[in-house]
Amino acid sequence: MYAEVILSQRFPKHLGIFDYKIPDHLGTEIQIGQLVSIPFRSSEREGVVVRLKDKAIVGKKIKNINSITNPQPIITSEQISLAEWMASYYFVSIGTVLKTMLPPIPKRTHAKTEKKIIPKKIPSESDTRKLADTVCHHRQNTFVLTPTSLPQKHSFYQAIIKKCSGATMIIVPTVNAMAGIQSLVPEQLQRHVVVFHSKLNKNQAYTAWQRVMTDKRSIVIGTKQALFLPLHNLQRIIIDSASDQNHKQSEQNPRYDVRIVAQQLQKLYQAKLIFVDPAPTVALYHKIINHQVMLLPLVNTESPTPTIVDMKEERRSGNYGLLSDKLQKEIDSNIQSGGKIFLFINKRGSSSAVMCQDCGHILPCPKCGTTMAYHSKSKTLFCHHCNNKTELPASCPKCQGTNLKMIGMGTQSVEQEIKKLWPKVSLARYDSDTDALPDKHTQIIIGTVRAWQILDWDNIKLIGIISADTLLHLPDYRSQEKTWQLLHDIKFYSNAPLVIQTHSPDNNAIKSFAKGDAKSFYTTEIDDRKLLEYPPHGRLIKLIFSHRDKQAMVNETNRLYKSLVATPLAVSKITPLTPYQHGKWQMYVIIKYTDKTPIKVIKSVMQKIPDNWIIDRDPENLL
DNA sequence: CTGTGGCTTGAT
DNA sequence: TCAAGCCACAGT
Repeated sequence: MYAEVILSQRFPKHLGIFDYKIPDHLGTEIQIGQLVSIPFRSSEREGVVVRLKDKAIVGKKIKNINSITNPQPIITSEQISLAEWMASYYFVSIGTVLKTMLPPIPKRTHAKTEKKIIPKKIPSESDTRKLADTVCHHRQNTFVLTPTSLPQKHSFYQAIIKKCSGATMIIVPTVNAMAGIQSLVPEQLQRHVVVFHSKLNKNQAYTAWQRVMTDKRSIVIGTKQALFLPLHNLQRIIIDSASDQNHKQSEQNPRYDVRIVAQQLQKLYQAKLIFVDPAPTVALYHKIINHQVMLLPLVNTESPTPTIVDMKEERRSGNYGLLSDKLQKEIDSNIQSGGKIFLFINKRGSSSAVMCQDCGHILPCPKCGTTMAYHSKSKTLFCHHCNNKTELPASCPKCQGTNLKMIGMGTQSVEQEIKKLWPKVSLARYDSDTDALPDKHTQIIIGTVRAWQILDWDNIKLIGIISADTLLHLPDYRSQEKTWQLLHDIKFYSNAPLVIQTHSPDNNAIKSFAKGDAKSFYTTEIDDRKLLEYPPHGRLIKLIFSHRDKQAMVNETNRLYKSLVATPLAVSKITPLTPYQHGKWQMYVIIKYTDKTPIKVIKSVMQKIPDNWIIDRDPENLL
C-alpha cells in the first residue's frame, strides 16, 4: 500500500503531493488526515496523509513512511477537498495551501488565557428576527443583507446566533472588528465563542482548533484564516463587511478571497452563507439580479437626504476655497449649537489626476478614455490602462480654460482653511501621519478613513466630504464602486446630515447615492463594464513580475506578454501606480477571460507561467 | 518555494 | 580552523 502525503511547506505550483510506501507494520493504522513522519530529501519531516492507493507513481524512488505522529487525524476530509480546490483555483501547490490552513503544532499545550467579554444588550428587532428565520429555514443557501446602521446589523447577528442551531462562523475583515461582534453573544452562549486570527500564539491557535472539532455549537469569530477551522456541524458562514478589501489576501500565496473560498465551504458543508455589507460589491449585486443569491428584505429606515454641492458652481460664484458656502454655513451653525463635526478627506494617492478648474473636466487618456495619472517628477500624464504617455497640455481640451489643477488634497490644507475661518474652534487632524488621539472635546475632526475607528460617531452632528472626486478618478475599473461603498459606509456609521462636495455631481455613484437608488447605481455600473468585459462580465487574473534591474523586468514582462498574446486569452500590460517598490521594479500583465473560456485553456496557460511570477486571481485592484 | 549542501570569504 | 554568507539545486 502507498499513501499520498502533503508537506505543509511552500512549494512551486507544479509540486505538491508525494507518494510514500506504507510499511507493513503501519498498514492497518494509517488513516486519511493523519500527521505522519516521513523522510524528505535528507531530513525528517511531517506531512498529512490525503489518499491511500495500491500503486505509486513510476520513475521515482519511493521512500517509506517512518511513523504516525498522532493517530488522531488533524484535518477532515472536507478540508482536504477544500485545500485541493484552492490549490487548483489559485494556481499554487497544495503544500502552500496547507501551510495557511493548519495551525502551528505546539510541543505542549498550556491552559488558555481568555479575555472575559461583557455581553452587550441589544434591542432585538422583530424585523431582524424574521430575517434570521428566513436564513435558517429558506431553501436558498446564499443571502445578502444590506444593513443601514450598526445597531441593525448587530441585532441581526444576535438573532442568528440565538435562533439557529449548529455552529456559526463569522468572518470579519480585521482583528479590530472582532471585539464588537463578540460582545453580541448572549452570556449563556459565550462559552461556545472561539476567537481566531493571525495574532494568536501557537498554543491559542491550537486550542481553538481542538475546541471547534468537538463543540457542535461553536461560534467562531475570526479573520480569514478562521475559514479553515475544522468546525463540527458547521451550519452557517457570515461574511461581515463583505465588500472590505481585507477579505482578500493579496500579499502572500495563496492569494485567496474569503468571499470565493466561503462559497466553496458552503457547498462542502451544505451550510448557509450570508454576505453582510451596507453596499454590496457590483459582483455580488450582479448575483442578486441573477437570483443566484437572495437579498434579505429590510424595512427602510428614515435618514436625512445627503446634500450634494457642485464645486464648479462654487468656483463660478467666486469661491475658490476648499469649503463650499453650504458646508461653511452648516459648520457655522454646528459650532453655534456645540455639535461635533467630522470632515472627511480621502487620502491622496501617490498619483493624482488633473482637473480643469473651469469646467470640472478630468483629463482622460485620448486613446482609451481612462483617467490619466499625473507624475509630478516627469511632469507628464500617464495612462495606467494602455501605457499612453502625453505632455501636460497648456489648456483644457474641453473648454480651453487654463486653470488646470492636480486634484488630491491633504488634511493639512483643510486644517489651514478652517483655522482661517474659525480661529477659535477646537480642531484636530487624524490621519496616517498622526499618532495622538484627538481630545474628547475637540469640535472639528479632520481625517481620513483611519479616523473612523476612533470617532465618537454618536456625537457627530455633521459630516462633510471635502471632495468625493479623489476616489472617483482613480484609474481603476472599480473606482465608482469604491466611491459608492465609501459613501454608504459613512452613512452606516452615522445618521448625521451629510454634505458631499464634488466636481462631478452627475456621477453615477454620487447621484445614485443622493437619490438612495441602489438599483440605478448597479445597473448603470454593470452596463458600463460591459464594453471592456470587466467583472462581472469577464474575470481577471493579475500576473506580477518584479526585479531589481529595470531592464530585466521590462524584458521579462514583454516576453511573457507576447507569449500570452498567442493564446486565446485577452491580455494587457499595466504599470502600477508605484512601479518601484521594496527595491524592485514591477509591472503587471492582466489576463481577462469569461465564463465561456474553457477551464482547460486557462489551466494550460497558467501552468506555463514561470515560478518567479506572482499569480493573483480575482485581484482587488489593477493598480 | 525553501531546506540543504557545497563553496567562498574573513576573522581568530 | 571555523563560522557565516552566498548560491544553485532538486524534491516521492
